[in-house]
Amino acid sequence: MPNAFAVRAKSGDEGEQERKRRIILTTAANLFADRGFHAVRIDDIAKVLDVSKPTIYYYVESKEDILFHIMSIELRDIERKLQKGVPQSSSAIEQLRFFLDVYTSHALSDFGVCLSLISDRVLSPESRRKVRRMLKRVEDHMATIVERGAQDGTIVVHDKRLFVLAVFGAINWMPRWYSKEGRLTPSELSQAIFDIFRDHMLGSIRTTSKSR
Amino acid sequence: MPNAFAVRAKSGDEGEQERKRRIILTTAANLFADRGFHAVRIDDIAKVLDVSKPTIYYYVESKEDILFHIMSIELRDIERKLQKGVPQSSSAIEQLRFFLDVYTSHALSDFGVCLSLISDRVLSPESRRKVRRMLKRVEDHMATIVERGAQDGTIVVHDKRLFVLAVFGAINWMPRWYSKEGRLTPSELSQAIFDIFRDHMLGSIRTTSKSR
Amino acid sequence: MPNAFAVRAKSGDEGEQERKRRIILTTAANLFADRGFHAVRIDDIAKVLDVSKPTIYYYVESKEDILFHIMSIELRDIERKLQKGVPQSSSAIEQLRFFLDVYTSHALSDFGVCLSLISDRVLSPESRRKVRRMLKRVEDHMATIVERGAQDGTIVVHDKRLFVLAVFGAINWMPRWYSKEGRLTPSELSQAIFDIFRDHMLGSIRTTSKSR
Amino acid sequence: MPNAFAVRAKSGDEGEQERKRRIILTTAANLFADRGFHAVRIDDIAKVLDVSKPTIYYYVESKEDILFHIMSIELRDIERKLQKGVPQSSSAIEQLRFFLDVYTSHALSDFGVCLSLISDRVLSPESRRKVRRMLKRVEDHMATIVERGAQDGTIVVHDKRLFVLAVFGAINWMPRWYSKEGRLTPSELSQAIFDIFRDHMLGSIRTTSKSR
DNA sequence: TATGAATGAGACTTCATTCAT
DNA sequence: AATGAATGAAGTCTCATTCAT
Repeated sequence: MPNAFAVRAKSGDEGEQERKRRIILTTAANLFADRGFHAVRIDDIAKVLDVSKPTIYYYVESKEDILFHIMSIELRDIERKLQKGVPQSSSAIEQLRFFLDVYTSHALSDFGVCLSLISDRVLSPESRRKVRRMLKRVEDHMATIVERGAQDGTIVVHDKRLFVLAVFGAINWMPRWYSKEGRLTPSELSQAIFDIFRDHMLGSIRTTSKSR
Repeated sequence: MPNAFAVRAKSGDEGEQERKRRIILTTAANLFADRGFHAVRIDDIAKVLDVSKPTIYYYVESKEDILFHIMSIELRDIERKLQKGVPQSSSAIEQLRFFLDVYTSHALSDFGVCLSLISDRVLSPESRRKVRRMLKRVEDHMATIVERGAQDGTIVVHDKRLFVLAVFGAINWMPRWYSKEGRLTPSELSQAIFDIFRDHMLGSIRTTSKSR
Repeated sequence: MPNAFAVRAKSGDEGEQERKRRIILTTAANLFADRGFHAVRIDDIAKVLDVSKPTIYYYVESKEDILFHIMSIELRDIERKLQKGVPQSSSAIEQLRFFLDVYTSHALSDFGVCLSLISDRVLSPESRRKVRRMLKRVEDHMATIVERGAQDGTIVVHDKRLFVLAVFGAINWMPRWYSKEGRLTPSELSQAIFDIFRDHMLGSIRTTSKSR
Repeated sequence: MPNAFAVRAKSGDEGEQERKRRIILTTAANLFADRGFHAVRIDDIAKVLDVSKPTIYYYVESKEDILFHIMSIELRDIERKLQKGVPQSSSAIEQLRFFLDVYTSHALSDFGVCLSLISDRVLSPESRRKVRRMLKRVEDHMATIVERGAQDGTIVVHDKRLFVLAVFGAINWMPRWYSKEGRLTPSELSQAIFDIFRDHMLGSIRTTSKSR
């Protein structure tokens, strides 16, 4: 299976280059997710694909570049999926439900793991800025949903910002314990996480005052 | 301030060696928390303490060893604090409240950040096993509380294991966004996180059924 | 303008191949003169000509080969020009004047710069030997002129060999400071250099004895 | 002889570090002069000194740094020697004589060869700027002497700037042909070069007009 | 206890060159 | 005649770690 690379398509094929670049990114993401960024040498990636090191460099600029693209692509994908999501007319809580589905499934993919688990400190300042900007947009997307929920009454939370961060934390943490052989599928996990937070969303007003 | 190291106590002093080892660990934890494990060179630690590299090696075995000790100490501290916590007679939810307080404050300390943010993959297999064993105990501690809550009726959650993981996720993720200049203190954050999850704990039975 | 290369003449055309090889050499010489041999990658040459790297290799053997040909061609050109120079009957000093004209203008051309500035150490032993042999002939040419000058009385120098080397030094060094926007043209420079050395040629006998 | 390095002097000795750094520079200069900058690998330097590669890096920043220091030191040395040279009261031509002596002997040393033969293009922009500034000062020094000679009547040349450049060319070119086993010593070469140019300096006015 | 000096083992990256079409 | 793709062979530099004092 690794060697979709070996298929030497007719030279100059449109998109062929892009396809191979993708294979490199996927392979790298897989290794990064498995062993962490620093433990993976360019040589490891090359070995998996059964090509030489310089071949990797024919398709990507540098190791950092690989990570940057993994993160960028992942973030772009997430944004794209969020865009064509639930109809605008849905209630905020329905939208949040959708958001969690999308985000959870990504978080558990190889690309997503790179995004949640690998520190963006290894990126160049400029790349880091770009990644953070995109990440911010995704976070803002959820913040907006919560905001909207406050208006349509479907999401009532005490501290909106913290709520968003807690949800992200719960999901971003998943790759640390998730196993494909585990009890629940990503989609079930998404549902379960949603359940956990939903009660707070519906009832926080009622109970918060008393707990202090 | 960094240089408590310079104080040259009477040689052979009981505990003096241990004291200095601690300073090294603290300094390292601080740097690790700030820049990540791989970005910190032994030299950086030495420089902060204004000693030479070999001096560091006089007190610790290796870089990995430093991380291992940071994690171990942190975990031992957490366990100790949890032990002498709330009276056994307290309700499970009160115990959980206490647990969150302890764990949150640790998660936001330099040592705790190392525990949450740095992958234990850099540890040797044996060290990793030890750390994971301790970590497991802490997680089990919370799992036990939740279990107990199911009995005394103060914590009613749908999926106990996942609930625990979600709470850990929310807290372990904090160092990624927490800033000392931020709006809330660690203790307030602990309370806020507690609030978020509490509604689920109290009411999940009622609502969960409908959401499926 | 660079792309005389693009003109795809009837295949197999006599000389067409040679013509393109020349274009490559010229382009390379230009880049070498500008940035030095090591700083120029084959890719740079290809890029300027808007062809692929392997195309370059279709016309030349190697990077070293390029330099070798540049140097050879340059030396052959110089020799050719020297041959059909001033009539044999001219006085030695007139012949020298002519030599300087030829050599200076070459030294300031792209090819000549490669000859003066780039070390022949990058050549293979065999190529180096060939280049040095040709170079020696050019130097000998001038040495012969000086020799002849000693006989016809138009060139009287104290140390013939050193005189020749000094003149070559003065000219070979030119590319280091010469600028096309400069005050003097190559031909004026040749004249000026000639002037500087001429006084010695005419008068050394008279003055040398006293200076020691 | 190479291994003055092996002498492990009492640690922390003042100047010991500087001494070894010098040995590295000297060794490097020797190799650079012999084979050119690019053909010398850091490993070669290490091997000559019988130490490991990283040891070299303990004393110098980078390969470029080595060259930069060689050039700087050489230029500083030249300047120093020029400073405490011939008494100010001497005639310009005497001063020039001294200048040539100093400069020639340097040009034929390993350090000097690096300065004359190796392109400063391998230096970082900043280092290059520094080196060029120093080089300019040395050139200006000679220009000043020539200027002064125009006033005291001991140096009469037609084109001052070109004269200076020709002299520098003649000397900087020496390392290309000079051999220690050769007929003349550096000091004799300096004298011989001086002789060659002296006639022009004394007599250019008289003869120049007629040569055009 | 402490350190200046030294090193083994890589890691990334580059580049001239070639293969297969 | 031309090229997209691939690679062997280096080369610079880094860093955890140790030696000898």
